[in-house]
Amino acid sequence: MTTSSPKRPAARHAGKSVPAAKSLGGPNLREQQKEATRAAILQAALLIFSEHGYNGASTRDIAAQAGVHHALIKYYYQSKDLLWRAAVSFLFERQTRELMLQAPTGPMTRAARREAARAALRRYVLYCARHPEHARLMVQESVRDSARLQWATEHFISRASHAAEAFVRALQKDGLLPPASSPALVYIIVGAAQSFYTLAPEVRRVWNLDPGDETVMNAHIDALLAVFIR
Amino acid sequence: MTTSSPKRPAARHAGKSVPAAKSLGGPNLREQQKEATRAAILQAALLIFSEHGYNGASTRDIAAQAGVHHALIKYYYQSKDLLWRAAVSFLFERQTRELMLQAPTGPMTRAARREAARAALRRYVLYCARHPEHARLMVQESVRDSARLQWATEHFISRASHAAEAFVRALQKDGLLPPASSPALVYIIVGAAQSFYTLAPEVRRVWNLDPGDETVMNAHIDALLAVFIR
DNA sequence: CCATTCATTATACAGTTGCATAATCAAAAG
DNA sequence: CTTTTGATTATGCAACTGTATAATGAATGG
Repeated sequence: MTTSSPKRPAARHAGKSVPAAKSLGGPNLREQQKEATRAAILQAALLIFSEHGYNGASTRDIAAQAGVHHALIKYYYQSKDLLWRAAVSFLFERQTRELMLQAPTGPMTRAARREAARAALRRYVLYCARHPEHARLMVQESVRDSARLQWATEHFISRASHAAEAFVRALQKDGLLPPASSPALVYIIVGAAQSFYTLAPEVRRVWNLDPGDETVMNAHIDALLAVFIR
Repeated sequence: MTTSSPKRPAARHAGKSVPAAKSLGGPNLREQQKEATRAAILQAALLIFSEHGYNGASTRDIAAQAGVHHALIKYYYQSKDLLWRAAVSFLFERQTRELMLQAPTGPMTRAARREAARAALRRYVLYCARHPEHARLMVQESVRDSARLQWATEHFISRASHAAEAFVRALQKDGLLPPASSPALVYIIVGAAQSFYTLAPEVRRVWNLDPGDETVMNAHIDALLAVFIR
């Protein structure tokens, strides 16, 4: 772990003084630092867990990525397992916050519902592109059964999956998706939307394309919509 | 690693005698055992690597899964890295062997080419269903850049990806796929085909469905073909 | 039958792992 | 300023890691 993090662990104590914003309505200076450290560890955990999987990630690597002493992981999150759960909770709460796919209610023409479906799918792809670590982390856990997968399923995956299925069924009722198995269609659509960004390192090596690039991303979205929303 | 393997390490030496088939045209009894051990290690490596990723898999777990002493991994494969490469080589060689998607040559009606495309896609899904460890292992390596991903790309992934792109372009020429970015379409189709089987443990928990079941699999294939080959 | 070969096992070792506890030291409170 | 609090660091430990080397013992070739 040679990558340096914006916040070095020594910097805080090495600095002559840290007056900072105390009058800024903010509470304790100490409280702010505490939350910053907590957040830095969580972000580092997202990165390392998503790239190496639970067993492949070490708490010392996560601490180094966060620019923090490894003992702070126990201090803030108690154990590697609880840190992982905090990371997963963050991912799904952010997803519902940024997506909150409300079903297109009220009276709409079929054309309007079609456009709403296209917009919803586009928004989902944008989420996958902006936060590839979400799908990366979950895929690594879902390739084998484990207590962690059970926990994630009970707390988040089931709810999200059934919401996605409701979305698929709505499209089917409008003839926008073929009348096939809806769980199968969920995995078809989600897999089609995620893989381009989850496997971005491979895409870069094989095609010399950056899925994060806006032009490339729009081409992917166009292809996806052309295939799915007929 | 508590799962017991069919071949226990002690069994071979504990047995009173192993007459076995010597006259069966087979060479040495010893040579046979050697190849059996070698193969057992490789199969165990496929399973463990695909479920835990390179860093998350331990050579001792692989040896235990194979029912073999862990020192034999060095004896047969020299190092963990070389064992991983042998596993990847096995996967891609099996894929070309079982798939070898020859382009539908010769004069064919468009309807015949459409049926050939559907058959090819069905065969690919069947491969994904029968050998989910292939996609699992590769996904775990492709979510981050590494020397291993570089090696796999240069030796196998590039070739396979460009073959898939040629397949996509052929379908586009027939109007069977929309005229969108062909690399994007490759990842859309591959992701759509793989995820249902790669994430089988999650599918079982969330939907109480077994992607390995023939009925479930046929429903998935039908959905996939309905979406892609119009 | 014996000597040899070599697949397998036993053991060792340095580096890493998650986790725990004590020491430190700056900020907060008085 | 002094004391107290608590965020951070230093250190330790047992288990595990990949890898290396020596010991073992059964099949092989004579």
